[in-house]
Amino acid sequence: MRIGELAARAGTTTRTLRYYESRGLLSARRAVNGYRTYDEEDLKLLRQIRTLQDFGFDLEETRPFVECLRAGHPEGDSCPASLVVYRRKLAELDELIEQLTSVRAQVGAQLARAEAAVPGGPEPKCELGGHA
Amino acid sequence: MRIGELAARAGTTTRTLRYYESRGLLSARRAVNGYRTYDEEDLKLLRQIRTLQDFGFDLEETRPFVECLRAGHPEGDSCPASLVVYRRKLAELDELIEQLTSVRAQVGAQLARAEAAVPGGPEPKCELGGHA
DNA sequence: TCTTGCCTTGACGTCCGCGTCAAGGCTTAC
DNA sequence: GTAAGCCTTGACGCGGACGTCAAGGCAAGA
Repeated sequence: MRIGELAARAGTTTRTLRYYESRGLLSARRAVNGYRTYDEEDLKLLRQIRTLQDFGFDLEETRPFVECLRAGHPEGDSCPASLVVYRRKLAELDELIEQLTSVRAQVGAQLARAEAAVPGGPEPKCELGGHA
Repeated sequence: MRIGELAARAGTTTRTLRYYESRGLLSARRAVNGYRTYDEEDLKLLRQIRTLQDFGFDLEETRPFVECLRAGHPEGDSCPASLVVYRRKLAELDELIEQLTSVRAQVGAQLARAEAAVPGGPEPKCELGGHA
């Protein structure tokens, strides 16, 4: 299959495929007229890359998975190097989620404080002081 | 004070201050020799910007806070426009944290599956089948 | 006077994953 | 023949928040 079809089947663009090739992630045979030619195995590689990209992996981080598949393994994560990336990414995600949760709490606290200070904003639902 | 001192007191660089000025966030008086001149109020503005930046706010999102302070309010979030940004940012953070948590779970599951398939990796601590 | 250390503006570089345009070649349908 | 729809390489653009370099002016101390 040619680049347009591969891109369509993977839900991406030809530009993206050429970019991956320039990064050494996806190689292509060439037809006599110079057109890139791909097979089902390339589609598998490409889908592996896209899945990891959707997870937020850097392109470089997908390389071990691609090389693993190229080496003939059934899955991109059938190799130790891929597992290392998984573990590192998990640690990064945990760190990031923790930071964002902390920021969320701080921003939430700021909002609550500011709303309390601005009359007419929060529309207080309970009257804390005084009965009249 | 001049730009170098302001930058140092806010823990940033002169380049950053000039960038903020180019974005219209931080204005400066000029000394007769052309040097930028700042006062304590500018430091307050700058610290407001830096705090929000550290929280992950875009520069544009800090603008309402800066304008609020410039308008004479005691805090950058003493104005409704700032509260709107707070609320939007909270929603964005919630959305992002949710997405990252989902990705974390999926990556974790992939890792577990891959480790189970690669012998010698996870070093199983319990023997699930057989008693001997 | 000369050096040192501030300051000025202007402009290009960085990172990343592509988007988009230019200029042209191949193949097939009409 | 020619138009349409593929494909090729090359190269600039983008977004965001600056970093970094260039070339030069200003002020103060030895």
